[in-house]
Amino acid sequence: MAQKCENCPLRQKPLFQDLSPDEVRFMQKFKVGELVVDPGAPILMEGSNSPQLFTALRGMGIRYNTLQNGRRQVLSFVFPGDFIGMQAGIMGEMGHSVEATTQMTLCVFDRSGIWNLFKSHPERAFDLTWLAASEEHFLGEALSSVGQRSAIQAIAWALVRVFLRGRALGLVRNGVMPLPFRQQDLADALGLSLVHTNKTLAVLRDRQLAAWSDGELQVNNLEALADIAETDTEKLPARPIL
Amino acid sequence: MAQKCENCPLRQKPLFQDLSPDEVRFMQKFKVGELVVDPGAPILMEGSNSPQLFTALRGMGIRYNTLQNGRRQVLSFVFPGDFIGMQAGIMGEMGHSVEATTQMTLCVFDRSGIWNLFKSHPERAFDLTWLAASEEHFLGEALSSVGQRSAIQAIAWALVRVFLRGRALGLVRNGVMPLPFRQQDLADALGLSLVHTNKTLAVLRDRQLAAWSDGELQVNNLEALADIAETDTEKLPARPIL
DNA sequence: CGTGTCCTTGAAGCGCATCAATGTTGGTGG
DNA sequence: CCACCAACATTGATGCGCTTCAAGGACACG
Repeated sequence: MAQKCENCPLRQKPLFQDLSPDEVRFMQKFKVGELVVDPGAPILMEGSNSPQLFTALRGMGIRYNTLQNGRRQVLSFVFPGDFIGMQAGIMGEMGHSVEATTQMTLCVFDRSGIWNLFKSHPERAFDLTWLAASEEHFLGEALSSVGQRSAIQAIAWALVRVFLRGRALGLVRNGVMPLPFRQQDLADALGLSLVHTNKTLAVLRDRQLAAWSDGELQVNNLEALADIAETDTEKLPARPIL
Repeated sequence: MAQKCENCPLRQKPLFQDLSPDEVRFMQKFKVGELVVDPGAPILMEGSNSPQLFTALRGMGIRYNTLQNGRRQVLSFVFPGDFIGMQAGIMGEMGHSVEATTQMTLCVFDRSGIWNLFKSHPERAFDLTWLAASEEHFLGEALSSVGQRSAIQAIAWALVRVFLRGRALGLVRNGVMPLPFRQQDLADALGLSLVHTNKTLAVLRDRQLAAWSDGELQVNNLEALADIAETDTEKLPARPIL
């Protein structure tokens, strides 16, 4: 039973921009179905030219690159509302893979509808470009973290980012939000070893700043965490949703 | 004396896609002038909401982030044909700064014309999105380099990237192309110290793979360089030009 | 010529990776 | 119900790739 765009639960969250009734109708027509995938399932593979694009409706996942030597770079964590498959939709080939971490529900769009979107709904095309520019912005920040921050700074930065996103999505209750990833995922996102990631998380826990275990992240002192990371805690800008 | 889009020297390079006569006319209307900046001049600053967007017509520059602790992450080198100011144009605020390294000539566009582009020229809007997705792709690769490659692999990767781009732009003559950056710039791009970058470049020079000095990059053995980097040397896809 | 910028080289030390082993939990089958 | 196993978290020990510190060389420029 597919979710009607009209009643999409995501659009009510403060993180997302409003849509006009006409835009909602268009998205409903653009949406060809819904897909539920299990934890660990691949959603898109690097190099693939998928005919389908997605928006994460429920659940979380990761985007990652695999190098020839077998090492893995996690590019970002996928949260509800994230658009998946931009590169396939626009350039015809994914530059990274996407995999479900939890069970996920995905809105499915037809890649061939993209061009129609540009032709007949320029405001939606603009939103799509906004998302691409936003991803570029985020990857620039991530690159700065991996390149210039120490391990403890990088981990603090990542936890702040994740927490702000979780808060904007209404996932935080009493300073706790679900974060169903492995320490290895975070290590691969920051270019650190699993061992050092583990020890650094322990430091943050000992300092009573943030504790992440059993798939739950608890942030006790967001400002102190942001101070370590030398980043800010500004409210995230409202983003469009596809 | 501004360059007419009709005679734009960039479009003739193999790297760039063709434009229809109508598209050329539109771009000419969109273009409000030309700007020449000196080496070291700032073009856009992080956080700025510039009313102007640019395409690099001649010369080279760098995009970079500055962190609170004063360290700098170079996100990419700017080559002729690169679009500058995507984030300001789409999201209203730059996520990084852009600075000229050599003297540069920039085509200037009016930010307020962007919306008109989406409304009346969907194929140009698509091209803009293509560029954004392409940047995202590149930053993902860069992140993988900084996060997962050793110093010599990362430097080899960067030199291969730069060389492929230079070749597609017709800048390579006898295996040599201009690369007017400092070693510090490359170090900041890869999250390495200047000293180690210098020593690693010396290794590549000693092995007769690539030599970079006096603003010129000579690549003697592209394949061997790519082997070290564990990357490929595929021809770059033709990109749109704004 | 003095000063600034960039490149180069040597030496010392640390933040991190790697290796190794053990603990914990949940699932599975006999 | 317990033995077993797989996946993940944890902790200690060792060492290396890198950073940092320091000094000097090669230009270019006023």
